Amino acid sequence: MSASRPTILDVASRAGVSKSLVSLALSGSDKVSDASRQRIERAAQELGYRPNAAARSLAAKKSRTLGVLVLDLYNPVFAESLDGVQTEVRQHGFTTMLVSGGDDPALERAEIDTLQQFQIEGLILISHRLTEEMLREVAGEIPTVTVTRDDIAIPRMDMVCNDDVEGGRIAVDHLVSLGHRRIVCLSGGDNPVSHSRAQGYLEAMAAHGLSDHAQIVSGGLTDTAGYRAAKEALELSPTAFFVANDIGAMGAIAAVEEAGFDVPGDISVIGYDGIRLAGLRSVNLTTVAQPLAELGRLAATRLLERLEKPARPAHHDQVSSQLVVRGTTGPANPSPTA
Amino acid sequence: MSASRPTILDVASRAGVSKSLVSLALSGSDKVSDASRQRIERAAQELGYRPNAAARSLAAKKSRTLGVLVLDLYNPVFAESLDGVQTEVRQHGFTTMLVSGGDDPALERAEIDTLQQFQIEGLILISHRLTEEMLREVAGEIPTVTVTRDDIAIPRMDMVCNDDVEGGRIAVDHLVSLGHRRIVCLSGGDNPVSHSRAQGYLEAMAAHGLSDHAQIVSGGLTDTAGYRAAKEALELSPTAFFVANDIGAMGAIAAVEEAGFDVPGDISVIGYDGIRLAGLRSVNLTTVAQPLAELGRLAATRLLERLEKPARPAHHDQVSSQLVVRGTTGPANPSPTA
DNA sequence: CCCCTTCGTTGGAACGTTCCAATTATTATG
DNA sequence: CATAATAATTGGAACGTTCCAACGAAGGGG
Repeated sequence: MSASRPTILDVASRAGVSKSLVSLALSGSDKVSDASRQRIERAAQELGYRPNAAARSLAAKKSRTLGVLVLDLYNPVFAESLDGVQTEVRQHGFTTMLVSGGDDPALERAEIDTLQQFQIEGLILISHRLTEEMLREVAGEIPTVTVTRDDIAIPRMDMVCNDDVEGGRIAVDHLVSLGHRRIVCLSGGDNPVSHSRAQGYLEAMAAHGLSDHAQIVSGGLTDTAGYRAAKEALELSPTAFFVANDIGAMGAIAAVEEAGFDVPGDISVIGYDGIRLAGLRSVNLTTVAQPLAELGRLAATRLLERLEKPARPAHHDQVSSQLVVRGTTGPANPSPTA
Repeated sequence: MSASRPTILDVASRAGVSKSLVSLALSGSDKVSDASRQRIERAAQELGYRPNAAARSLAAKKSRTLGVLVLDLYNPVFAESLDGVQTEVRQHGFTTMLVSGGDDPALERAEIDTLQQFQIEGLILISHRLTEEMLREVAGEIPTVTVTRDDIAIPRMDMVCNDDVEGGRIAVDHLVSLGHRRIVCLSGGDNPVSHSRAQGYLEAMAAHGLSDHAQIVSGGLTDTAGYRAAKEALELSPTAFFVANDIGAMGAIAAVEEAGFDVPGDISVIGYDGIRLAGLRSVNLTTVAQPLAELGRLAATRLLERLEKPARPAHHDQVSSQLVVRGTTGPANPSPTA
């Protein structure tokens, strides 16, 4: 029934030229006469011709395809960066193949393997759980850029990160400017990102002469972790919480309100990441917003640059976050417990 | 420096056999002696051989790859279905290529084009904005399954949907069982999904003899749309809102609280979709939950079945939603305005 | 001991493209 | 008008795999 898809030969014969000329014309070469070009384009159009990417990639020895691994598609942080990657990549005529590793190192490695089978020319890791060994192996075989993680440096591997230390300082500065002193940091647990944010917190507290009040309660990056950490931290009678991420901050708010306090009347809460969700009316969370799409865009740029100059030294970009004041932070209440 | 990637010929010569035997062995044929198989596997291992998917797809005339288009990656509804798709597809040895159309029909069409260049064998549309004409064209060229939209039926195209009418009834039944009568539906606007949900609302209101109280306020599927619609609907002095989706419900809650009412003390709010977000402690939204991952899994199953039997008649699956009671619905307050 | 079958293995064609060197058509130059 | 230069076009090799028909080597039956 449906004859199989038309090939370049079908287009060639319909246009009355050779396959080579069709190839030339469709790739936009300038050494094709206007007359031929038009006939070829019409023939292709009429046949509904679509070049076979597999054949192209095989013959040209390049796939014009980049691989993207995201740690977890549910996480809005990654989804938003992904968008930045795709816009930039598309503009340069590349295609992107997306996989997600579902938080499992072995699966992540397997997914990267699949990407490699498709002859991707470069790889963007929007966070990952690979072991250092795996990462070295991958980065050794293929130009790689990591986004959001900068704990493992590898010679030719570019990294694009948010300046989490600065972000921590921004959060504290904001709270201090509102008169808060007893600011507790609800950290995201044992990972490089959370460490840096806590580090920024400590530095800023010191800078404001509040080292005595600096307290870090370790939690995690989930709603529940934020809730538990906040519950524990309430015993320290704080006037404000700096939480390591937005989702955790939402959990923390639930704990604060459940304990009978008002946010921000009694206790202010500031999050980190700037996911869209935080901007919803009923959430309305003050946060330190990473430029997520920009992070992705920059990663794509760096990768494309590296494809041009494979040997250049690694770039380590750090982009700044921006304070977004919404409804969960306010002037310090001297005695919130009252 | 790094010699280019090893090919099947490198493996063959290292194992001392022909390329054909390597191909056979690696594809798991049973007509390869154990001795040869072992030598081949070791050689492949040692060389770090990875088959070239482009060459394979070209030679075998099948790509073992399915395309997935999601309307919008930010939308948690789609991300969760996607997960179901991927798990199922992977189990059958297929790879998936993901694209998103960013809510623009022309871009969507272009992305599908890209997928076709990669010789995908089938296509899953997790919602879409294609025109009927575009959809017919695509579905005519390649086995296609749509998820979440069932307004356009095409002979060989399978569809997997939530039963939105039933879902609307479930929401109303729940509210009525709590004593609510003045239940207003904040509809998601002019799209098939929202229509069905509103339809279910009307049917259930009628079934409970509440047709006189049935009122639909048309909004949209965003936070802001829910907020506006709720604001308008408050004039109808309702005791409960059924909102067409979870995000909209969050907007509605903001409007209700802003007007000085308590949720659920004065007014109950129920959403639709069952996104993870709704389960966050500080959101805690009662909702009609679609089995999102199941939807995706089923779509993948149907597609794989069709690849086996291309000519079989179209399957139209409807899966049931489930009520998830959380904190935004409660007993009716006879005079919420008081 | 020869022939037939079975098993394991092989070389070559094919897949649809790109790229290059070679060829032909066209225009410019003296 | 001949020739050189340039523009346009072409055929064939190559890319790395799968698939198929065909091969040699064992093994079994007569």
